[in-house]
Amino acid sequence: MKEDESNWFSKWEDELPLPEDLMPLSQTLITPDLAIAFDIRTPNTHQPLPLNHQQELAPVTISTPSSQPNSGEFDSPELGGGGGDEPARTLKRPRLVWTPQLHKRFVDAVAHLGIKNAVPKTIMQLMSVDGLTRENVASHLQKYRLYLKRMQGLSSGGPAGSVGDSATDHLFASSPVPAHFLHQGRPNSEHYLPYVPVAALQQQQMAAVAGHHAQLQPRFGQIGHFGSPRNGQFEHPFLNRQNPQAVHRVGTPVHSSVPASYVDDVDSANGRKVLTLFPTGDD
DNA sequence: ATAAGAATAT
DNA sequence: TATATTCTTA
Repeated sequence: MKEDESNWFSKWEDELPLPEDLMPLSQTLITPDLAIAFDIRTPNTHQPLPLNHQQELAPVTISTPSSQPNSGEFDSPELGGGGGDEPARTLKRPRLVWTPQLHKRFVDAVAHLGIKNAVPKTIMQLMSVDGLTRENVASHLQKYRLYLKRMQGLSSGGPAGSVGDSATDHLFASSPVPAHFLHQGRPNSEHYLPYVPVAALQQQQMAAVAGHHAQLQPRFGQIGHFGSPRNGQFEHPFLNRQNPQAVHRVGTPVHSSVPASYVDDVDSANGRKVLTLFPTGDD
């Protein structure tokens, strides 16, 4: 039915990008060294709040969190005795922590794209999460597929709630798994339209999935231009360290109950920083 | 050359 | 463990 088409789209909007849900995904973890290397100065000028409604100021600033009291200096990882390493190279980004919210976006994106088109790049684009890389998505997708597979084998229909799920599956269980996921990729039915994600354009070209154009609404514009796109990856978020540019608190003081979101944490094993998107919206 | 996917590493 | 990185292949 024709209506169907219009409908899916409406639903799509309604479900996927809830402003309230996705606002806070901003993460900003730039490597200090990188910033210096690129001579990035106060990149704070971005206000990616595409939301149409009021937003709440995203705490977006996750940067070095608590670690702060550095007298205005980034923490330069000095290797103790190790040797000098040129910081501008070999920079590793903090590990991404998949929160239920983030995972939800992931699932929504996959669900709406359809298994066929649900590939890392596309998913990443639909998710529109700042700082999220294709690799991040690919890794998560791999794991998610295993989860789906495992589930198919056990019971065909009882998602969360079935025994046997390792604690690890909890994250996945926190989000409803669309029915079609469990089915088999039957490349025959073209039910799910591959809607084309308008241009997000982060830096690469957007592979066209199909020839449809839809007016997307959630879109952040970020990432302006950074260094040189070597053939690897280089998307970095903004950084906001360096100048105490106060974050404009847009009027919503929020309750002070939350002690600063913990966005960064350190892995107990290695001391790696982990980036965490915050859970602002709740499921 | 780019990206997906599986394998492997941390 | 979860996520990253590497490797192989499409």
